[in-house]
Parts: sequence; structure tokens; C-alpha cells
Amino acid sequence: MEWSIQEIAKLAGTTSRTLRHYDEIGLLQPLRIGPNGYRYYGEVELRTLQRIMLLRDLGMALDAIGRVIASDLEEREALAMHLTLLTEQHDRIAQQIAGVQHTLQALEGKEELMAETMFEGFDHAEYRDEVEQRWGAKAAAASEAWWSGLSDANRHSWQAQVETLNADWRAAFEAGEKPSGTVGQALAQRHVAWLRSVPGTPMQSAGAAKSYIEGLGELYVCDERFAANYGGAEGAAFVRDALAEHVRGGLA
Amino acid sequence: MEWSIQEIAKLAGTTSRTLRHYDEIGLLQPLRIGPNGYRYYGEVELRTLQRIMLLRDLGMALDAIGRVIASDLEEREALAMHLTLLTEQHDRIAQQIAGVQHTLQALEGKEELMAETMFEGFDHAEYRDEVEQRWGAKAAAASEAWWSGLSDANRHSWQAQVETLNADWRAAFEAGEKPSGTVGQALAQRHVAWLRSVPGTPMQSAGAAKSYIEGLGELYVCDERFAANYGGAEGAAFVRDALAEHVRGGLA
DNA sequence: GCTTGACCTTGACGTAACGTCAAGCTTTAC
DNA sequence: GTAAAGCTTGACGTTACGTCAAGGTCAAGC
Repeated sequence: MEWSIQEIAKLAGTTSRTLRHYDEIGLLQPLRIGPNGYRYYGEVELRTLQRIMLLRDLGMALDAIGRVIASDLEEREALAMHLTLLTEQHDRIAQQIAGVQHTLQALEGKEELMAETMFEGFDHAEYRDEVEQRWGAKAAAASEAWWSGLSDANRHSWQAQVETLNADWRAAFEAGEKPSGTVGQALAQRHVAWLRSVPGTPMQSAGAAKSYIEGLGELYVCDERFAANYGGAEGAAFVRDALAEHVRGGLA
Repeated sequence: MEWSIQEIAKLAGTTSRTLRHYDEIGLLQPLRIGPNGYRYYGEVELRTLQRIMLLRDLGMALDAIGRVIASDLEEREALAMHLTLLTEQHDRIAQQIAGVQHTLQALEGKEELMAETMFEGFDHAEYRDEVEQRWGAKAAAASEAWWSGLSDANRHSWQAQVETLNADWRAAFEAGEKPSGTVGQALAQRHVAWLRSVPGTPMQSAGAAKSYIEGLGELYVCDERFAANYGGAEGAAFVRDALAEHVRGGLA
């Protein structure tokens, strides 16, 4: 089934102008352009639009949404994550309800007004950043799952390659190198090159790669199994920071 | 108790820049400016900010929010209305959850994808307009409550004045005048002047007055007791349309 | 008292995400 | 064929801040 731009806009409660804007910025492209020059959208685009609207409603910037949509998470798993986000938003509204009820009680003299209680559930900015980071971490976890699926022989081959890199990371950390220093950045570059060679990592576009690498850095720190590769949480934080510095400079 | 700009910004999960912007546009003014030029906010401003944030989260434009805040609804009643809006938003998130679950089921082949079901709960634009109109109607209802509190003698005096105006409205409608015509607009102007003379109507600012008058027009049509003043629903719609046309041209 | 860093101000330019409008081609219904 | 609705591209405008510069204020530490 196909929809014209106005039909899909109406379904989604948005405007054709919005959809043209999304096409212009590459966020959501139509299924096809008819011989009349008209845009036509299909079911895949409809599902993508749903995800875009969900994340936009959370206050997420469109470029960040683009990174999330481009991430290599299987669609069903991505939608499961959307459900989690919606459930949390549901909870946050409940908190706001409690905050307004608190204000009402205070106005009726039944309670003393507590400023912190009034605004529970109102904090969006941190939540936005957190959502993007969690998405990156989720995609990273999905990507690392590839590793455990490797045969023993292949794992051994990759293992040797990785172990050299990990040893160099540990040596650099123990030598007191800085994440942004020459050694740290050379290692970060090697690390990224290695990541590119791993099948299934979302390294096709600079945006997706950046998000992935940053999420991976957080995973290294938070997950003890990964941190152990770098001599512990502090060594992992060193790797994370070096990688973050590297992607801040842009990816080729 | 007082808060500095950063303190209140942190409480509300927003920025000092936002608060300065709100001060500039007259939406939320600080309690006082210190001798150092710093802005300080009090409890009243805190409560107002809560309401602003709630409406902003609903997607309402700041100028519309300004009209709602300026409306002559008693604060507790206004907060009760906020609770209603939050509850509805809570419901809408639940609908979105259902929509995503539907998409998931369709992806697993358990259901056929239905485009309308996917996007339930996503329609914000109409909801925004509706919220503003409901607020106007609520304020209008509160204002009309003043009438029933009048003593018999006072009611009689106002009654005569109003009855002349109503008769003129009915005559104009029966004569086939147009809402935007010369007669209709002259009557609308008389009507607005009369409204200005009624204590408690929110006519101090153009924005609040516009919202109030539009809400009142809707009330005339929907409530049979008011419609009867203008010869029935069609006559009331004539009055509503003439008033709407009048306020569209701006209020002095 | 001096220094430093945090806090606040105003002024002004820039940005993100569209809204609005113009001009013109295409499609649909009568 | 005609008129209205639908769609396009191009471009300017709007809203709501974000960011930065320059500079005054406050608080803590020496």
C-alpha cells in the first residue's frame, strides 16, 4: 500500500511541510517519486515515521533522531525500546500529576509547598541526552552479541588482534598518557579501524559511527567484563575518553 | 522564600536563558530585581512557572500560554484543569503504547498493520487548539457566574441594557445581515464595550480579551439559555461569528 | 585587600524546525 | 473544458531559545 504526502501526514498528525523537510534533511525519504513529481510513501516509511514521531515527542533533536534511526538495531528490538521509553514517559506524567496535586494541597493549606516536589517529572534535557546514549549502548550491545556467535577458530584469530590492542591500551594508561595525547589518539584510531573490520557495526555513516563508538565507550566502563580488558574501570574510562576525543574530531 | 534565576531554572529543569526570555516577553516576571541587577523569584512565580511548563509541554505556543495564564480563572480551578489535561496526556501516551504494540504484533505476523491504529495518540495540533479554546470557555463560564450572583435590582438594571443589545442582535440576524457586515460589526463593538463594563471579565489585555470573547461566543451557541437571547442557536452563531470577526481585527 | 571562580546582567548574532507564501504543474470531479 | 484540490520547488519569515562577548557582582580563600 502507498500513501501520498498528505495522506501520511494526516495519519501521523503532522504536515506535508514537515515531511518535505524530513526528506530534504535525509531523515525520511519517500518510497518513490511518481512521474508527476509527487512523493509516495510505503509501509516501511510509515513505520519509520512512527519511530521519528515518538522520539521527537521526547524532545530529541532531528539529527540525533537520524542517528538513532540509522543505528543497526533490529526493528522489533528498536520498537521494544520505544515501548520502554513510552512507559517511562507515562511514569513521568504521573509524577507531574503528583506535582500539581501537591501544589493544590499547598494552596488549600494542607501541606507546605515544596519546590522540588512541584517539578518532579519536568526534567527533559537530561532525559533527552540519556535516551540517545542508551540507544547507542543498546546498539553497541547488539553489535557485541555478534562476537559470542563466532566459531572458536574465528574467535581465536580476532582474539589475538584484539588482545594486542587491549595490551597497548593498558600500557598507555599505565604510562600516564592522556586520552587526547598522541599515543591515546593513535590507539583510538587503531580501535576505530578494528571496529570497521567487525561485521555488523554501524560504521557506514559518520553520525551512526559516532553514536556507536560513544555508546561502546560507556559500555566498556559500565560493564566489568569489558572494563577488565583495559585493566579496570579507570583504564576503561581512559579508552572511552580517548575514543570520544577521537570521534569529536570527526570521522573519515 | 526567594530563588535566584539559576536556582529556579534548576528546579524547573529549564535554563536561565529561557527565564530571561520569558521575562523579556512578559510571560513570567521576577518578583523583584535586586540592587545588583539580579532577578529574584518568589513562590507565586514558582507556581506560575509550573503552569507555564505544563502548557508548554503540551506544545502550546508561548503567546497562547500567556493568554491562558492571564485568564481570570482562580488558581485552584486552573490547577484542577491542568490535572485534567495531564490525565488526558497520560491517556494519550497509553494510546501511543498501544500503537507501538500494534506495530510490533504486525511485524511478528500476528496482525495486519493498520495505519490509523499506529498513530493513535499522536495528534497534537488539534489538541493544542482545543486546549486553548477550552480554557477560554472555562474562564467565560467563571465570568458568567458573576451574573447569577447579582442582586435583583442590579440585575434589572443590567437586564435592560442587555435586552436592548440582544434585541438589536436578533433584528440584525432576521434582517439577513452578515457577521462581517457593517451592522454586525457595530453590534459586536457595542457588545465588547458592554463586556468591558462587566466587573471581573478578563479584558485588561488584548490577548486575554480575545480568548474570553471567543469562548463566550461558543458558550452562547452551546448553551440554550444564552442562545435563547439571540433567537436560538442560529442567531447565537451569528453573534459568535460577528464577535470572532471583530476580535480578529484586533482590540483597542 | 587581592585573586579567582562562580553568578548574573545586557546585547546581539545564530540555529533548529518548520510556517507561510508565491508560482506553477498535476489530478480529480462535474 | 473548468474549477478546485493536490502536489512541487524556492524562498522568506517566525518562534524559542542557544551561544557568545563584554562586563559587573558575589563569595571564598589566601
